[in-house]
Amino acid sequence: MAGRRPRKREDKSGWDGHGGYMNAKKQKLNEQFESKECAIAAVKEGNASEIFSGITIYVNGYTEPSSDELRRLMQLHGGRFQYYYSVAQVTHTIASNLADSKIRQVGNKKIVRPQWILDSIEAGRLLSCTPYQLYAAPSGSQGTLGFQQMISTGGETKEKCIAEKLSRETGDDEKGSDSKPAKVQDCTEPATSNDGQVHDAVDSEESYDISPSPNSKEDDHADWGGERSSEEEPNVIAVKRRTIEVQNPDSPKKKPTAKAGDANFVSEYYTHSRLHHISTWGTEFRRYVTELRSAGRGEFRGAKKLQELKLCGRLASHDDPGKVIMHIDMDCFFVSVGLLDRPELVGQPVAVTHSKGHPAPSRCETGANPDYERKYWEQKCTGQQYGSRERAAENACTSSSVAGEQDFYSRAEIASCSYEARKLGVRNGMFMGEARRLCPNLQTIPYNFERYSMVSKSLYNIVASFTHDIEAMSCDELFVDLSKLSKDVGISPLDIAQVMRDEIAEQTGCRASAGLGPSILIARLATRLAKPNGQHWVKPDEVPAFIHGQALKDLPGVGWKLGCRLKALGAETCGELQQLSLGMLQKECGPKSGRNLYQFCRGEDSREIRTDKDRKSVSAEINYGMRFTAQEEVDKFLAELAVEVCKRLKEVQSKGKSITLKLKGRKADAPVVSAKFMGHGVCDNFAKSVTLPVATDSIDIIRKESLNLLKTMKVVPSDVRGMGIQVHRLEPSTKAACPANSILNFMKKAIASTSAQVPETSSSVSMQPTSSERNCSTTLPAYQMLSVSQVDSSVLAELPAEIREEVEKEMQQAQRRKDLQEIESSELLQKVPSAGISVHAETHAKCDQKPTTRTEVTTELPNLSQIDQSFMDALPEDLRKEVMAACTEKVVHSSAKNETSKVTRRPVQGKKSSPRKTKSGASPKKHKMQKGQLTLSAMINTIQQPAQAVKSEEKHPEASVGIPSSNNNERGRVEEKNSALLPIPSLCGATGREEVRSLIKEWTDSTAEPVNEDIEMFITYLEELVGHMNLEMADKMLKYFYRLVKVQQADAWRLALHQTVESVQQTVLARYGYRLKLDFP
DNA sequence: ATCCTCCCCTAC
DNA sequence: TAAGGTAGGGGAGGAT
Ligand SMILES: Nc1ccn([C@H]2C[C@H](O)[C@@H](COP(=O)(O)OP(=O)(O)OP(=O)(O)O)O2)c(=O)n1
Ligand SMILES: [Mg+2]
Ligand SMILES: [Mg+2]
Repeated sequence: MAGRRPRKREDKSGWDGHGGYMNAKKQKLNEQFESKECAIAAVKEGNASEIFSGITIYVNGYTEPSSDELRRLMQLHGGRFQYYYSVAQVTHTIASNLADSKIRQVGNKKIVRPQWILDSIEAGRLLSCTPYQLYAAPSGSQGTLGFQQMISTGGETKEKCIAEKLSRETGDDEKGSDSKPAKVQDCTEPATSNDGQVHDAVDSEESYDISPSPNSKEDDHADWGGERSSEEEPNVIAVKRRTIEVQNPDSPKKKPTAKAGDANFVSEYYTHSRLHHISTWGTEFRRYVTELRSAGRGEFRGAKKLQELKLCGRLASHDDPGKVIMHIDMDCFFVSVGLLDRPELVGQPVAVTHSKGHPAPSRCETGANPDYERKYWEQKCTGQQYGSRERAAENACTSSSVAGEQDFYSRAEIASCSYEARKLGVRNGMFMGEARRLCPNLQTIPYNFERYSMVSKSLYNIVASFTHDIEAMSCDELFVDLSKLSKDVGISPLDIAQVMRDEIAEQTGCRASAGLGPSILIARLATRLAKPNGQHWVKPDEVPAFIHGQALKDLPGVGWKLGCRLKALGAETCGELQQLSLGMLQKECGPKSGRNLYQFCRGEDSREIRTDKDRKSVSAEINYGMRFTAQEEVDKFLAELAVEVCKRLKEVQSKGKSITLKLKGRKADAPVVSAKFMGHGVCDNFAKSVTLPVATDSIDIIRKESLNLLKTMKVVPSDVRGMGIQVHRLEPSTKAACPANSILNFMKKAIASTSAQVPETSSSVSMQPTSSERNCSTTLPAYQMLSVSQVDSSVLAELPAEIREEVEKEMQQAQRRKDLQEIESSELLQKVPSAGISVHAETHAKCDQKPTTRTEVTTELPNLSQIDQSFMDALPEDLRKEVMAACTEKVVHSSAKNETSKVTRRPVQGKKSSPRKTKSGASPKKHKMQKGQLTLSAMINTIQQPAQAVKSEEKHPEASVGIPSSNNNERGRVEEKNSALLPIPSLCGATGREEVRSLIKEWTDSTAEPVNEDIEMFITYLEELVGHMNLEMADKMLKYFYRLVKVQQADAWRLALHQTVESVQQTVLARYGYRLKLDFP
């Protein structure tokens, strides 16, 4: 694998007539930096040793000895230094900062602290780098880029290392129940089997084991279908559980037949799912870019290179081009990467798919009825658009070749196909069966996820070395705002694109194409024209002509559905759509979509590159291989999904307030056996959600709530075809902001549950705990009343462990009793179990009652009267005292007010924006950001971007200093004073989370050392938040500030942080009697 | 109007 | 045989 030196070929398109750069670039680039300065260094100091012979480092982020110094040292001692990360050449990545280095974590390469270099030199020999490693190298694994290993607990499933997997498999945690086989009794009566399934294969679990070769680290499937050696390893994908009973974890013969519900299944599935991978990567890159920017500064080696090239005369000067957006996208990504190992296939029609070249003995599943699905799709769409064509074709193919087993119509999807294949009509996402029909000569190659992720990282790192004005779209695609870079270096955007693309090709061996234009829209469209391996710039004045002939389907957001609607309106191209009025479009497509279409078809697009978008949800779902027979299997699988979601939440340090369970159920008239092997077939979708009184990332709560939801959705186990759990309404988890026994937490929840005067309105949500029927409150001991009716799981989670256990036990019993009493309502969805939680059933849209005062509840202390006595009784002595004290105090505070038992009155405080980050630029309502009045805000206006090292030389004397002006300060004080009086704490007028965040970021980005007044202002703001009981916001902002300061050079920032934390802590202490628990020093 | 929830749609 | 995930945009329709 090593090597893979870029095969360079002459680029054909692109670079039209741009100076001799192309020809010269080869010899230039690398040497440019290396040789030159290296030579100088060498001359000066001579070669000192060969300590680092064979070592090639890549420096990532800020390091103590600077990157330049490290380069010098390496060269001095026989090592090599790479400006860009190159999978093939770099042996060690040097970094001192974890955040910065995460994305560069590639394969097994090590990430080592710079001290390793220094110490080795000092020792006069190459020391082991192990002690200097920032953290252990990741082990491949499904889906993750290996960003944050530190977060994932070691035990986490992800490893793909087969050995580990195997060993784990036997004694896996929570699923130790592998032994549960017993229940197999049901033996799926044939009846079920009727439903077609694969059953014939009764005990022969053989059915379909996937067998990825155990050792092949990669994705291996290099050969599966062919001969799956029976002994292989346990990778049967979806199984019939009958096999279960037989196998024991240790019984050799057994292939653990992972069934969709077996510990392995989820992990096994994900490691093979391309969609899971690309989706996960996309999310991680988005996050990476965000962090890149918040970390600010960087060396921008790529930009430096541009300047070098310009100085050398290889690149011509170019005037400020105005706004220029570039869209870069790798050419047939998976295929390109896959071909690195298969050069002999270059030039041929190639596809990446799980399907093997030839389908072994296709044993057609009995019971399968492809026609059903075909008809379904046919009538669902009028045809046109790929999806439907595919189905139609499939049909033709299938029926015509019923007999010929070799004509087996494979429904394995093609992730990516080469351009040669595309010429024949093959497309990404197409079934292999159809593709083979179009292109009998189609060559297939296996997936290699690890490799894709390495190339993706290189792609991002290369682009990031030029600028951080990036918006990540996916693992193979991103937008870059070249406006500033082009202007700063005085080089044409097209030249910059070419240099970047060359670098990409050089470093990864894969080609990328680029589209440039005055907007995101045009850039993206231009890329289509540029592909493959080219680039195209649509200048502003060319837009009208360019857009005119574009197919509407190519516009972002126009997929199959919208495309059909527009077609019905008589428009298929942008030019045609321009004939329609704005009103008409909005009437047909909705206000937003209508407006977008109206503008897009005219080539107008005002969107800017965005990097600051906060993630809104975290989810995990699987809609493949799901075949169950017993309810317990379904439950068990759901529990595993809960673990998965929980893990993902923790990885990004988030908690969510709302949980949605998604179910796919076989459509009533759909055949039991899907056309696609183990596919979900035609389904009905169900979803149901609960809103928790407080955000959580607890597995116990998520699992429990999910199971509760599942109970209310009656779908026959054997008809379940897909399940998923989504957590939304996220907030940062801020580890510990609230210690386990925090009174505040207690209170929030306690009141939430107690006061949950659930207005159980309508039908669907019958949850009323109060209802006599479902709860036995009358007969239970006092504290048991906490159960079902008055306590929700999140409250529980916050209880002291011992108490919690008791309570849980009681709750379970109560639940059981309740369940017994519950009558099956014929409806799919009906009630909900716990109080304080609202549930919505899709079908019943009317649920109603949204938890009344959710928000308030979480931020206020209850009155004593609101707390159930039994709850208090259950508390440990000391806590009870605290609670009482706290409540009493509060009563005093609010005594003046009429305090009803309601919780509503809380101060206005800025909180309102917190729960909902709803955007809608249409709400300029409240507080206008009054920037420009304070030092801080003044800076914002003055300094646009974090100073980029790069541009320093050329133009840009652009100041990057904070400039406090007395004048501003005065006004600032006034403003500040006002805000103190106002109910909503604000920082320079900013109150929303994002506003404040960006303000803080601008502050740290643009100022080398903070000014006291600013620090004070910030502290005041935080203290006001505390005063308003908005600890969450205060905590959040503190944490954010910490992250920004962490990457600052000046100690003054660290000091500021310390000062801020101390002040705020004092305030919190004084007010609440404890300190915030922050996860940083 | 504007918000909110519950979906569907889209994209890679 | 096959690995049909996942996050965000936004429309529909009820609540405010
Ligand atoms: N239906 C799809 C579409 C894409 N992908 C994966 C494989 C692709 O290689 C990668 C990138 O998607 P692109 O849309 O960028 O397609 P390609 O890179 O393959 O081709 P192109 O040259 O058109 O960009 O995402 C996939 O698995 N399934
Ligand atoms: Mg691509
Ligand atoms: Mg792409």
